[in-house]
Amino acid sequence: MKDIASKLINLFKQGYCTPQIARIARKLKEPSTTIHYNIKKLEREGKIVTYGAIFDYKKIGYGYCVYVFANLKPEKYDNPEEITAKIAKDPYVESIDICSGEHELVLKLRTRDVDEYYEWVKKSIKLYGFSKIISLTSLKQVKDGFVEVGN
Amino acid sequence: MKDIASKLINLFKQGYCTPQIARIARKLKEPSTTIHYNIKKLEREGKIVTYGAIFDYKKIGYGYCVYVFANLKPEKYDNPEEITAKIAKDPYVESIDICSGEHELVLKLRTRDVDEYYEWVKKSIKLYGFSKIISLTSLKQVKDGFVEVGN
DNA sequence: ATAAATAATTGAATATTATACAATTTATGG
DNA sequence: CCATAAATTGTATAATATTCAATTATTTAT
Repeated sequence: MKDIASKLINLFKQGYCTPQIARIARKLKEPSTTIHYNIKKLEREGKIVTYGAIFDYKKIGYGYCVYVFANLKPEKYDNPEEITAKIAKDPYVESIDICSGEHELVLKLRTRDVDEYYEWVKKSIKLYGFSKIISLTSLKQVKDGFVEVGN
Repeated sequence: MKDIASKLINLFKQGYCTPQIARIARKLKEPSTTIHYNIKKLEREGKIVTYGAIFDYKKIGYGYCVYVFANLKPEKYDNPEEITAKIAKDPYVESIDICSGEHELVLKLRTRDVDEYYEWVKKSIKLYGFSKIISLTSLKQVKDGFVEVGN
């Protein structure tokens, strides 16, 4: 056993996918060269960042999902991007938004279970310099990345 | 002008992408048939739902992003899934989670601008039967779908 | 512990698809 | 209205996915 599956999942989080030009051409009833040209243009313009997979996280053993609302320590207030750049490297963090309102940061986290989440919290408070965090645990993921996820 | 670009963007939200088997095979130093077999297995098991694009939403004219926390009217309390199934069809809604805690629903919304968001709010309160909503506007999207988005 | 059954890996052959290129058409700015 | 750039398209080619049969590894039952 080589456990290729988990390697694939990691690759598909970062990309390693590509558009199906022929299929799109059939669907839109346009020549595949036209589709090809337009896709390359979208990529060139930076409108499309990459292509990746959409997972059923429960099935791949990452069923524990939490929204984390974090506040920074006052001394870090002036430059949130310094911290978010660091958080962005965290493999458990699916998304990061710098927001207006009560909490400066909104993170979406995916871990295997509560235990792993708890470990993350302990580590992060220290590592990222949060003054306070509030969390909201997902009981059921209905839609993700514009796709309905049937659990 | 046929405006193929916007059609492509819509298709890539739902899928119309596919893994790059040859590239993955080179990367992992495994035969492409082995990679192919393992990917098909992941798909068969439902672990991979589909493949799609990751966008720079600002560049495609959907730069306004809001997290919406909604509460249901008490009479809808017992069956949130009835409403979320309906919300899932909403093209402005990127993700839906049924959560524990103060708010039953967490939505991630993407609209062109504040105006479009305001129209959505007015429509949704009525249409989806929210008793109350709180929102958090994203000022900067740092990471999305496990990918760093450089604005 | 061993045989039988099932699952995973692999290479060779084929079918399908993406890409490069040149030509044509369409849009744009002075 | 002309000149220039951008977009569309068909043909040819290169690259890729997929099928299939065979081999190897793993699991299950006795």
